[in-house]
Amino acid sequence: MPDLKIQHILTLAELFTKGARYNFVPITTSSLGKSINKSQQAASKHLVELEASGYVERLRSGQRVSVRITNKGYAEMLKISSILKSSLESVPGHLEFKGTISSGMGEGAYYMSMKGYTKQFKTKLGYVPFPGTLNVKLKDKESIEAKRSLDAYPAIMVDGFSDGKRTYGWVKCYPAKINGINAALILLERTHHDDSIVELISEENIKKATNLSTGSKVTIRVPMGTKIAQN
Amino acid sequence: MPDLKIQHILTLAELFTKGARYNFVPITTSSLGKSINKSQQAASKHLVELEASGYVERLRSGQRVSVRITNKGYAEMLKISSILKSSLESVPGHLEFKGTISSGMGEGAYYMSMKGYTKQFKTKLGYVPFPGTLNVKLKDKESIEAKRSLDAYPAIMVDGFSDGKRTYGWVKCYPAKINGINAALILLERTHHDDSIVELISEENIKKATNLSTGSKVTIRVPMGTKIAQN
DNA sequence: ATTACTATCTCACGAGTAC
DNA sequence: TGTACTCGTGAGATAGTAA
Repeated sequence: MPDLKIQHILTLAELFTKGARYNFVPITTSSLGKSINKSQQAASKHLVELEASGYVERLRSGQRVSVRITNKGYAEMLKISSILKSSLESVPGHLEFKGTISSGMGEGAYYMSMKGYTKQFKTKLGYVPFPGTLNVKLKDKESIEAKRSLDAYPAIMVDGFSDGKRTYGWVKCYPAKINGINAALILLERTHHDDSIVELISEENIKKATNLSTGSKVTIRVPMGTKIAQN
Repeated sequence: MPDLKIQHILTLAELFTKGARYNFVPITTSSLGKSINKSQQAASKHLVELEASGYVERLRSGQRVSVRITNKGYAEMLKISSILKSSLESVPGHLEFKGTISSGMGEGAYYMSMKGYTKQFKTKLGYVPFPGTLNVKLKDKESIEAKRSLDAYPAIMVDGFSDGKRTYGWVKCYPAKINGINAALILLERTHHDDSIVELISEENIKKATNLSTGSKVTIRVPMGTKIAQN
């Protein structure tokens, strides 16, 4: 049995909205054509083909034609509709980064331990992070691209501050899991890293907790809201 | 801006299920082709065209290609999906019959008043019908066809019985509204009517309640469940 | 193994038109 | 007014193939 042709989908949908599920509804091919942005001839052909394949039934009274959708037609539309729907819902809901643990948990430690930051971490993240950041070197283009698009998504904003001598930039925090451990991926206003490095903070010492060391492969997942942003 | 071509819908859907909403996912055109029941070349062309129209982005690392769906692509898919979904939900949910009141409320009265029936009407419909049936002559093919398909839908079954002398056939009742008045359309096992006549019973005297007389136009609606039956 | 070009073919669509 | 035929055009698919 030939499947429902894809170009017939909108025609069938239009018939549904016209109420043709149970009742035969009178319809002209020219109005149908307009509804689907095709010609009268195309609409006519669609109906002929849909009938031939058993997706609709037609009834003629002289010039008047009424159309009803069969159960087969209903089932087929339901199938297509749920394929689309479930594909849209199958969104994994997270951005994924793959990389390896790089160099030191050192440089960031000093800044991240400053009171101006830790106070905010406590209230906004719910914890004061372990002193030190974990640097992960992203190894593929996909992950680097993912980091770029991260910017556009809503984050927990830790504001910058001044200690009188100098100012410290803001920190965007994205709750994340790294190899299953809760953490936060952070984007810094002032960073000395290039796009291929991401930094993470966590309540615990991630290296110890996961038994990982420099060079180990890690996967970071940042759950996404249903928000639309980016490009 | 050119709308999403319908032949690209399934390709996009496939990309969604592969998780390409947020992340760039690696994919080969031949596997994609298989998934959409098209050739490798067709899949390749789809990706090229989808990218050109801004529905996806691609990332190449040598031969490896990764694909991500843009917000524009997501929005477009959402649009299509909801068009289909809402068209399926716009089912009016009733079979409609148009016709005129015909001849007598007489013939049926005797049978419908028999205890073997009235007892069942009371328990199954919740009332004992006014003695007499209302006959409606269906005037268009659509309504006659609707009557035929009614058979396939679930009904309230009033069983036949015997009074010792003879047997009386079953009666299928379909709760209905006739010009807004609650009634039941009935199909009789043994009827002397042709397909163009439907009979109705009601707790009240329909003619009086609606101020209708022989020849008046009426509209009967029989609400449908979400059941699939018929052809 | 890939992607994606060119050529070819098929078929969806619209124009014209019969009824 | 209608529907739906034939026919020409071009979009979309596949085959073959280069890189």
